[in-house]
Formats: sequence, structure tokens, C-alpha cells
Amino acid sequence: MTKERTVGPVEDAVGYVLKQAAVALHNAMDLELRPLHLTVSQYSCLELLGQRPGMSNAELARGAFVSRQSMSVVLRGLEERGLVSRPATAPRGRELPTVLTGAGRDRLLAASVAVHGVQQRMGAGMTPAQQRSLLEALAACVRNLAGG
Amino acid sequence: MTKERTVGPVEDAVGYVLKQAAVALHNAMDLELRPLHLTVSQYSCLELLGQRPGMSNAELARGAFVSRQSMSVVLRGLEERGLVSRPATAPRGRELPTVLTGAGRDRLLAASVAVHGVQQRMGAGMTPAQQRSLLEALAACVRNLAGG
DNA sequence: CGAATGTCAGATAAACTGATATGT
DNA sequence: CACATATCAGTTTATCTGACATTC
Repeated sequence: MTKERTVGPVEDAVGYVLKQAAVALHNAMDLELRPLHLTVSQYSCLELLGQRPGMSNAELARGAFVSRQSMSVVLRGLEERGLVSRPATAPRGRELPTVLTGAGRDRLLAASVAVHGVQQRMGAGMTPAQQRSLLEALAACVRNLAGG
Repeated sequence: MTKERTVGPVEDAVGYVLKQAAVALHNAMDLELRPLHLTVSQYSCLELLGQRPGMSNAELARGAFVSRQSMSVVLRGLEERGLVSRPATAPRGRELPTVLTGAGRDRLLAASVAVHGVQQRMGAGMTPAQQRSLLEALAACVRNLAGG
């Protein structure tokens, strides 16, 4: 017996490579977004709002997999810089529906192009079918871990 | 023209699902490791040391995709709790080769079992071939983004 | 009342930059 | 000198828990 552990090197663990890929993607996005003065979190928020205007802070937090508190900080920053806008009073319940301003839409467009380039680069050498398989496999992982 | 953006919903972006999966995995691991009083970073460090005893702080940092400074904090915590051990003086250069203590090995074993369960759960419903494909696709993403 | 939301406060984790010292 | 390493200091980002008021 030359090995005392049953699992192989960490490089062969899906979790290890998953984290590695997530970090690499985050770094690459950060590099592209920095010239636009946007963090990855801020970009994610803008992207969500671009596709579903009127989302509340809590909805955005769930959509970006962060806490309400973290998203609240992000939103405040974007609001101060005039990229998003929220009504002074809640039209329903306590929810403050957030929308992109004109400047926010412009910034999102530039950021979206930059990030799209990163994703293209990340998927280089993979067929569309392989990319779809990857997407579905990751979605399956999420489902399997949900509510654990 | 009903849509003004060329990309679809965020849920269909590989980057989005990749982050979602990474967060889900991190949360699941955290949940399992908490009773063992280990953070995910601390566990990663122990796992690396279990497979390659004698790694230095800088090597561990690269292996866990974190900065030397962050790994230094992790190592100090593990050392104070008697889970790892470093020589008082560097045998070569400035590198302090770190090894697991007996208590560290015990803790790692328990943690490894717990994390292994999480990974099993994450890959449920996927054939070994599918899991290998996922692993290789993620590795390809890392290579494509490397040095970018 | 229960559930969801927005927010404030404090603690923790982890990252970064910059600087310093040491050793090859 | 260049380079890698370890570490210290300060700042930033993001996380969590706990608490509270508001609204349906």
C-alpha cells in the first residue's frame, strides 16, 4: 500500500477545478471591468437589471447569490454614481423597484461587450454542444446541492 | 425587434452558472466543515498538505488560488491550533516547509470524509464519463483564461 | 401574527497594495 | 543585482449574524 488516502490528487476533484475556474473567470472579468470602474458584483447587478428592470434589492441579492446586505451596499454605490435609480417611496410593500438610468444602460452595454469577450475566450476550443453540456452539468450540480 | 440585447438571460451564460455552482459548493462545504471548526480555506490548506507535505506558504497560496497574505493568515490560525507545524528556522532560503501534526491528520481525515460526501452529492445522477467531461471542460476553461 | 423587505450595526473572511527583511 | 520568500500594515470588498421597523 503506497497511499493511505482513497481520493486522488486535488487536481482531479471536481470541486477543486470548479473553484479554480470560478476564480480564473472572476479575475478575467475583473481585469476587463476595471477600466470601466465596475466591480464584478456591480456588473452582475447591472446585468440583472438590464434583463429584468424593476427588481428589488432582495431579488437582486438572490439573483447574484449574495446576501441582501451585500447587494444593498452595491446598489447604494451604483445609485450614488447615477447608474441606477430607485423611487423614494415604496410603491408596494417595502420593495424599491430599481431601474437602470441612461448612464447605467450605456455602462452596462460596454461592460457586457467586455464580459462577453471573456466568456468567448473561456469557451474557446469547445463546440456549442460541449458548451451546452458544461452548462447543463453545472446546473445539475447546483440542483443537487440546493437546500443542502 | 423585441429585444435590444444580443445575449440571452443570465441563466444561460456559462459564467453565471459557474459562479452559482461555485457558491453552492462553497456553502455546502462550509455547512459540513463548520461542526469541525474549519473554514473552507483551512480545509483546502490541510488537504494540500495531506497530499504534499512540506509545502511552503507561497506554494500553498498558489495551490489554493489565494494570495500569499491570505494563506499566511490561514497557516497562522492552523499553527496556533496545533493542526500544522513549521520549523522555527528555514532549512533552505526563506521557505518554511509545513507539515500536518497528528491532530491535523485526524482533523483532515474527518473533514475529507465530509467533503467527499458533498462532492458525491453534487455529482449525483451523472455517469463517471459525464463527471470526467465536466472536469475536463472546467480545466479547459482554466487554461483558456490563464494569464489573461 | 407570520413572512418578506430594507436597513443599521458589528464581526469575520479574504482580497488587494505597499513596504520591509532575508536568503539564493 | 535580480528574484523568490515571509511577513507586517492598512485598505477594500464581501460575507455573516443579529436586530429593528415596515408592510402585506
